[in-house]
Amino acid sequence: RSSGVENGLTRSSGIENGLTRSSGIENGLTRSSGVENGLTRSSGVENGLTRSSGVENGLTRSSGIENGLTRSGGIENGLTRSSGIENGLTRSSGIENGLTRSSGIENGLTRSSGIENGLTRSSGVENGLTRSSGVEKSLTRSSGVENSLTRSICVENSLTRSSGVENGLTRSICVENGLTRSSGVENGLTRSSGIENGLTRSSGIENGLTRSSGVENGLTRSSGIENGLTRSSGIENGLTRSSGIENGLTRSSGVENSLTRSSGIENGLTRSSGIENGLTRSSGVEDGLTRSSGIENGLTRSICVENGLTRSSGIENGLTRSSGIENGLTRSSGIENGPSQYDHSVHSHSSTTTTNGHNHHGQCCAVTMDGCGLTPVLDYTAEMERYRSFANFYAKTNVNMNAVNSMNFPQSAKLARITPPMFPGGRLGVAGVTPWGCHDNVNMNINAAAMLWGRKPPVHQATPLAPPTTHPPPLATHMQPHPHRTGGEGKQHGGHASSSQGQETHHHHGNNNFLSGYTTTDHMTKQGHTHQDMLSLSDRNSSCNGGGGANGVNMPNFPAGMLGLPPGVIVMAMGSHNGVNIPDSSHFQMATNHNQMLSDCHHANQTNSSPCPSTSPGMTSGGQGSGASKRKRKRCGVCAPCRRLINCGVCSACRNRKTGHQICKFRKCDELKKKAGSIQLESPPSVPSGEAFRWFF
DNA sequence: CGGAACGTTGGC
DNA sequence: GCCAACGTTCCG
Ligand SMILES: [Zn+2]
Ligand SMILES: [Zn+2]
Repeated sequence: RSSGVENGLTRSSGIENGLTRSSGIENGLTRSSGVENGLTRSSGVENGLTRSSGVENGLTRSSGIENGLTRSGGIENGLTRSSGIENGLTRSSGIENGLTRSSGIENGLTRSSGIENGLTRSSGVENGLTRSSGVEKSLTRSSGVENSLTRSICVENSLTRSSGVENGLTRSICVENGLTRSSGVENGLTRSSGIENGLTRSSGIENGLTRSSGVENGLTRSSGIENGLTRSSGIENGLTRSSGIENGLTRSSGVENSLTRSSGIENGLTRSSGIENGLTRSSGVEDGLTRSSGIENGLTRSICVENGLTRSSGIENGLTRSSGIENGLTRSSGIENGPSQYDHSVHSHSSTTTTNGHNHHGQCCAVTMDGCGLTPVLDYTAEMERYRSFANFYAKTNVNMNAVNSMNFPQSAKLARITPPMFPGGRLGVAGVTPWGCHDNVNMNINAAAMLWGRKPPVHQATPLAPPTTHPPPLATHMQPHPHRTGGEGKQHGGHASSSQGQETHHHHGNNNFLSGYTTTDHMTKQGHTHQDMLSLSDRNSSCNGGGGANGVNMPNFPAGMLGLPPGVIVMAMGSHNGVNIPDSSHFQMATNHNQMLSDCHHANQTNSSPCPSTSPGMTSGGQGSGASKRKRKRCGVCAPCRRLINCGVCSACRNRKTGHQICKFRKCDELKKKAGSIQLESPPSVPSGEAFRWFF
């Protein structure tokens, strides 16, 4: 060794282990420097710890053992960082923006953790999405931006919730009792929506009253308890009606032709009452004759058409009389002083008019009054007429829409049932993307389609309760006589042309048009059979009899979430078959697993990443394609379109599915759009699949 | 076997 | 390039 004084400092240099080292005391500390592996390093003991510093890659770093862990610190990008191996994981910590953060790779994912606002958070990129997780208020939350929306996930009371701002409104989604519910504040009111019994409903407190609204049988209805009475209101046939049970009688009231009327069934007779021209009148069908009774000029009178003749009967001066035009002559008959004159006429009238016998003049009046005058009743035929017109209206509307923009609101849908296996990493709720929301230019006036965040019963429950479409009466045909598809290319598809519409009207197959199917078929059917479905305005679920069930009113309960589903995995389930009011007849449908709609992406990732076209089984004979993918590619399952679970029902693909054999435009995998061949650069679209079905919007 | 959906082609 | 159809592949 050679020692001497250099720059005032005593140093000793020599060769140790083949390496030339120089040691000395600097600033009171003994240090030894030398060249190791081409790098000049200086080591010494600082604060009891042996450290070695040097310049690596242009950066001055100092390494040593601290607390048993070897760490290396230095300044990188102006920031002092210290890295080392902790628990087998290489981590680097430093102060960034005043906050101490530690980053490292965990499970293949680079994560950075630190304390922000007093809360320890860890952020990183997962499945292409940057997420930050931490514990807030004792709840572990993970937030990130998904589909442009910032969402935060957490588990509360064993329920996985995902909250975020959607359309300016903060909403929180979660699965409760197997049902996915989304809650948030809308217009200052806290509402919670979800699918119950197959129907999408939204409940909340309005004006102090808890109300629940949803679409039932295509009609938006809102029900709640008002003044102790459960009432359900909604718009039917363009008219706002409110129904409920009053005094044991189910009544429905609404404004018709600007007149408020209330109808219901009394004593087995449907009557409708309301105020017309300032006079309260009650009409209904009695003994086959439509009668309208009310008080005119202080006298209770009842008019009806009998044998083509309009007659008006009532009590005048204590005498029951019936007047009308007979053979061009206005005549009035009645009983005066004893035996009846024109007995027949009077008879018939009074008998029909009054509940019981006739001749009981005064009393008759009273009875009539009480019975009909004030109590609202419904005119059966009138009612029927309404339905009839409605049917027409609907039919027209339908046609119209078809002509204009395809159709308006697809209402039925099949739900996607995603099986657990599909979510490899799916820790969180899954969901489909509605066709109406988003950027899609789909009609917005869609009745919330039934999207079911619930598990579908394991069994398919085929043809459960005679689905509505099951018995499409001839009427259906009436409405849509022929499949008027643009071109008459009903080539090979035999019989009923290929026209999707045509079929829709008949079958309840895959993509049918709700409107045509439901409307014409269902409604008309009802009309024909006078099914109370149309009349019943109240709680359908309960009121409906078996027949009602036929219309899919009742839903199987979705034993959601109990199979091996990862907590929070939101499964969409449903299916027209399950009787949701949503008929199976619509283009609008959700991907169901049982029908393979989604099955493709099962192996999506793998398959995708490892095309392995090796075999190319039974390739198309006309193999003019050179090399490129011959194998049928599969949807990636993770892109936005793939994550969508429901067919919009309005795009060309949906409309022409029968002939087009194409997946809904909005569901067409981005990857597949890429014209087979193009290699996937950067982030392989095939991110962990679970991701694919993670979010709704 | 049937439903879903990818690939391909011909027409515009 | 877009779209309707059709052939064909997958898959339950
Ligand atoms: Zn579509
Ligand atoms: Zn995709």
